[in-house]
Amino acid sequence: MKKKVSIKDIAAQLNISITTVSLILNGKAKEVGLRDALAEKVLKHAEEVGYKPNLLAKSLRTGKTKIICLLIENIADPFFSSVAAFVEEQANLRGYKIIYGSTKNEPGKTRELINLFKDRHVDGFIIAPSENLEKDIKSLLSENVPLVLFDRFYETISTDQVVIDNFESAYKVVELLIDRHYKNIAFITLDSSQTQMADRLSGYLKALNDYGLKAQSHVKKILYSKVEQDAFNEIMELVKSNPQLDALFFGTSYLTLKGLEVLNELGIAIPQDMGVVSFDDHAVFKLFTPSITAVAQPVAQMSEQLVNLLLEQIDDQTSSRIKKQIVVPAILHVRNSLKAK
Amino acid sequence: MKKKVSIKDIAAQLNISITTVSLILNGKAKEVGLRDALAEKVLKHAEEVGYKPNLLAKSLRTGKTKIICLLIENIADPFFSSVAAFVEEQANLRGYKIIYGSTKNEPGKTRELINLFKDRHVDGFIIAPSENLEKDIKSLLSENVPLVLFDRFYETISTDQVVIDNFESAYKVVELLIDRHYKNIAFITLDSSQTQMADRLSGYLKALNDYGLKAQSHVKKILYSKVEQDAFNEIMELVKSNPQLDALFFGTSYLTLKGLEVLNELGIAIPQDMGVVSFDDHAVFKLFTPSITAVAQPVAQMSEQLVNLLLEQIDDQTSSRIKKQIVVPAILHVRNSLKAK
DNA sequence: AATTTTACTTAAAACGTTTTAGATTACTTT
DNA sequence: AAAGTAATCTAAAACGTTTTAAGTAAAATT
Repeated sequence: MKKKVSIKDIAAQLNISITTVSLILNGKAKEVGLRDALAEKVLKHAEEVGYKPNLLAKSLRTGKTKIICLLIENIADPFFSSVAAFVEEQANLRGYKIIYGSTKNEPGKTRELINLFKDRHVDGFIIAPSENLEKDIKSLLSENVPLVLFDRFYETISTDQVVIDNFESAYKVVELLIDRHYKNIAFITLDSSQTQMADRLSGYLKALNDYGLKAQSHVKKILYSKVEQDAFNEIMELVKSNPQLDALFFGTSYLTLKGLEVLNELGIAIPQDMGVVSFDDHAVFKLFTPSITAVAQPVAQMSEQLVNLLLEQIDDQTSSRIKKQIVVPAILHVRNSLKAK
Repeated sequence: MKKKVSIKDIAAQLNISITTVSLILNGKAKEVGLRDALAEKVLKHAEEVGYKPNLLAKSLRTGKTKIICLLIENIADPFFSSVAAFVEEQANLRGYKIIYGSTKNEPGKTRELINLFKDRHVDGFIIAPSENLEKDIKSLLSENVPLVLFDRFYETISTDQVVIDNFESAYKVVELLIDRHYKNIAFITLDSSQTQMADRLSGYLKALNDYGLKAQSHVKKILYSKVEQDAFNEIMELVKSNPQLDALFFGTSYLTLKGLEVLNELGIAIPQDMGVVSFDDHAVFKLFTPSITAVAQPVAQMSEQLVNLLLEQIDDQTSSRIKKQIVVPAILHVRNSLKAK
């Protein structure tokens, strides 16, 4: 109803200059030496007329939007949506809002989103990068755009980043499986060269190797874009044609869900006939019968680090700032999808 | 690296006016009668120098940001995150971006978010409103801010809204339970007067009444803010102190998860000793053993309607436009958490 | 030859801020 | 009395657009 009041209106109403009003509203009264009485008068008046600064104008002038862009695979994925929730909380606490985009893990889509949000002058990016995005990330860095990668990163680029210890976690999972007397462990993962998947695979292979089970390795790779469509069938095929398998280690939680469907359908008993471990925990894994053993990412902690790193960059735009690589340890939740020792 | 080029730069480089450049870049060349040759020249030059309009300036001038604000309970909740994913997709398709906020279902937080995003000049709101937000919604409406409610609404306010048929769906669930020979059906729900919960409760009570089971009704209400903390214990208490209960109907999926934990812990067999139905489906319900019967909201369809309604409003800001109330039918997925007929 | 029309083009205001570089007045100090 | 110094305040530019209301020159009409 009532039209918005601007600084100009206030200045006119109080018969003072726009500059004075702006200075006072920005708390610079003391600093530049304006009378306390005047400052109070302006503040009071602004309050009364319900002054709300036009943030677009402010942003245009200052170049800051107080908006952070979060680029993730898919907001409907439980891992990413919980990252989003924590990042939102941390950002809000520090005066920032979140705008997000789902990349579907496609370089083209991601690139497009980056450009769109750059055009919108977001103050910084938190990105779970897809493959083949090196050039784009480099270009952002060269433009000094604040930026933190998470979940995966690029060996060839020095960025601020927050990831978990994928290699070690996968290694430990395999050790655990071996300890529980599983010998033929398959690894079902994404067909992806992204660091997080590569490291999980390496951890799996190294452990098998170290324990003399190299010959029994079995790796099934599924394209991210084909998971919904093909994963069920591919896992079915894997299990059927390799009756010697006694454990399945899944590279992501959505693959685990597909795998559980398969085992269900085949009537294969967990943990007797097949041990199951999931990389990435899921709210319901502890509710399954049997409950599912999983590697959990400490999402709250990661999110806090992400926002910290990004705001550090935003506050210190000098290119001399040293990039930080943070590795947080994942947590292995041992549940009933494994035989007892 | 290279600084951004503006319309002003292009005008200077080509020795023409800013107006001309702007007109051409906005495709109004024909309309105002600029020479084709000139238009082409400008377009070509803009392309070459990599001109990107400053969207902040554009928004300041036009008052449009092409950003939609999505206010939901919690982005980490599977129902809301999947709405977010679909809304994002639909919005993107039509040139809009999404900025979101988690209300935690708290009026204070919601109010704050609305104001913050209004200050940011979002073009419209899609809101799952908390209780006690009538005044705020009314105030938005009176300011002619484009707005669609979903999941719940206010009886006392005429808004555009998209909801499911909560009453009918709940009624049908109870009918189904009765048909499967359950007689002592408890309804575990939120302690909330929001329409979606009120309607589910009414459906439950009406069905019991219609089938002569009024005396056996059992309603347990849990505060939204206390779900994480208390739900498990409260449900445990309910089940323990009412041994006659033979079915549990949960008002939301997160309550169902808590309930399943309880039944698990107590070793109560589903569906023999206890039938279970969930309002709101969950990606994993079909994977549980037994799989869980649930009322699924057609999220894709709802999201599309939401974006449609909002853009209709944005494109037709006349206050004469008639508000639309859309009710989409929910889908009952009957699974193994119920005895056979 | 004067007037009107047509075909193009643009100056300048406006959106609402922040900030630089003074301006003004009054009070001290020499 | 002149000069310096505080103490307050502000004019105007700038951020990068869009859009209103004209302006200009050439061609067409009288």
